[in-house]
Amino acid sequence: MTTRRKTPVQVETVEPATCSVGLRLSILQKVPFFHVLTADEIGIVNEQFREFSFQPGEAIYFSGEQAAKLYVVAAGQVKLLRHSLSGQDVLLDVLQPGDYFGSFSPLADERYPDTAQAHTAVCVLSINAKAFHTLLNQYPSVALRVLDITARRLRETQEIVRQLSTDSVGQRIAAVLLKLAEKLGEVSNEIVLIQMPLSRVDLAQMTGTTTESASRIVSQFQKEGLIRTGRQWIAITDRTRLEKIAGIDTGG
Amino acid sequence: MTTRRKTPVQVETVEPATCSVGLRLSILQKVPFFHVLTADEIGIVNEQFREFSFQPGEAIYFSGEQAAKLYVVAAGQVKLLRHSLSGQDVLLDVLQPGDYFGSFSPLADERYPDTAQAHTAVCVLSINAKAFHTLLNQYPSVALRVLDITARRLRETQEIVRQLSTDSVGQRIAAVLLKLAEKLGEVSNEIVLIQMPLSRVDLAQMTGTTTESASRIVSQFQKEGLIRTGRQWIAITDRTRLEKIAGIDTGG
DNA sequence: CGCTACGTTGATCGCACTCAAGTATAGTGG
DNA sequence: CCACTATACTTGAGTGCGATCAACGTAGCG
Repeated sequence: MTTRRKTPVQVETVEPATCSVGLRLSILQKVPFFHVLTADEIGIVNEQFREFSFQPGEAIYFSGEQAAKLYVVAAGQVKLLRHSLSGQDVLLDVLQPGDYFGSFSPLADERYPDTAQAHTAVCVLSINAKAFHTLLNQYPSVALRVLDITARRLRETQEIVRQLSTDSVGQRIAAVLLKLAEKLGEVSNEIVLIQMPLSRVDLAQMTGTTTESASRIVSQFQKEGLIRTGRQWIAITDRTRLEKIAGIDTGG
Repeated sequence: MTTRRKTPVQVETVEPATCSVGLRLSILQKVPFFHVLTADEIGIVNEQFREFSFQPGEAIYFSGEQAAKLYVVAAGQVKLLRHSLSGQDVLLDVLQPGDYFGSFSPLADERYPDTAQAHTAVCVLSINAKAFHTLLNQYPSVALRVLDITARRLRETQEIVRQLSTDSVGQRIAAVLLKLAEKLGEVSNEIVLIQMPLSRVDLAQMTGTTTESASRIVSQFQKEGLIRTGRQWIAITDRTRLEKIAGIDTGG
């Protein structure tokens, strides 16, 4: 089945089967913080989860809503967004299968500070926040894994603060491309394709700039032979030089 | 003893006694995540800690060093900084007594991503990272409190990312002043003094701008009657208008 | 009293935003 | 298969916010 596609990005369609009850167990086993549990324990945990699927662009929850659930990505990708009063959205993170989001700290009466939106077609598992809290009490090793991952996310977010405070748009875009390639890179013929639909808007929202500026930088990078790009996709062809830019700005 | 001072900020000198062994126990009791422990348990935990004091400007640890310890602020204030290759520093957080920093997630072989620096004279308690990890395993309720606080910090840091991505320098400075006033505000005669040494450099490093821009904004705010300010101190005189500038929904 | 660090203010420059018009691509239905 | 449409993307011209460079004022401290 080698149909001629323009985009090299695999848009995995989430069939109903992917989101079925039967496969939930195998998905939960892959979740980092349940990895420490035995098969029997996961079986018990599994009963607490419900599954839902969303189409690209659909909101899983909105910022401001009562934070009542913890979610786990089973398949597809989920965007975490913060909104500004001015109307601009900031893309905080793109979550992969196995990643959790929503209400994961045992705080009562909180609201979601961000909006979770399906980036591709997704299947998510959800558990009541209180039930998750009980679970953390029951399995301390799980709580430590959750702490571990949350601490890592904090450090990564602090690094983004540093970049926004001190780096140029070009540096930030180079950095985000390298980070995405690290996470989703698909190597073939010396080039690294970022395996996700990635528009100029996405890129702009991730780096605190405008679509136009993101477009200009991306075009420039391509002209310089650092990347190859098309509609909704980017592949890195010269990682070393891109790393140099991300670290030390060439100035223009 | 009302001596005439130019700065209204109380520069609390940390006497040797403040950092003595005898007072450690009472300090640990005030640490949020040990609050759940009994007096006996705290006594045991206490033996694992050592105390150190630092003068303003001294580094407690440098970024890049092996992350071997968890620290708790006992007295004074600690700055968390990230450095850029360009030489600019970003001020991520100003920690208060009871706040923890350093290596608090049970990751092995990590390095500090930031530098911890004494902002005022400080006394800190430290514990070996592995010993702290053991402690978290021993007292799951403590681990949940740590997770709770870490998750809150993550949300706060994400909010800073949003601000840096979408807000103007003026908005960001207004927001940081309100946040500091919330945390350290000392009310007297309708005005709220931020109880910490706060220079234009600090303000600039917190909001991703330059000293000159920070100075211009602060001068402007004073001219408009929103704040009163002097060398190393700022007091808020018109919170409502400042909130409007910051873009916070007052809800009324 | 100087010295030093902090702070202010002015002039100028440039990066990135804004506004605007246009091109290319994927998907859709005839 | 091709026209048609919607969406993604590009590119240009002009502007402005905030950085940079520079000089000076001011508070605190020994």
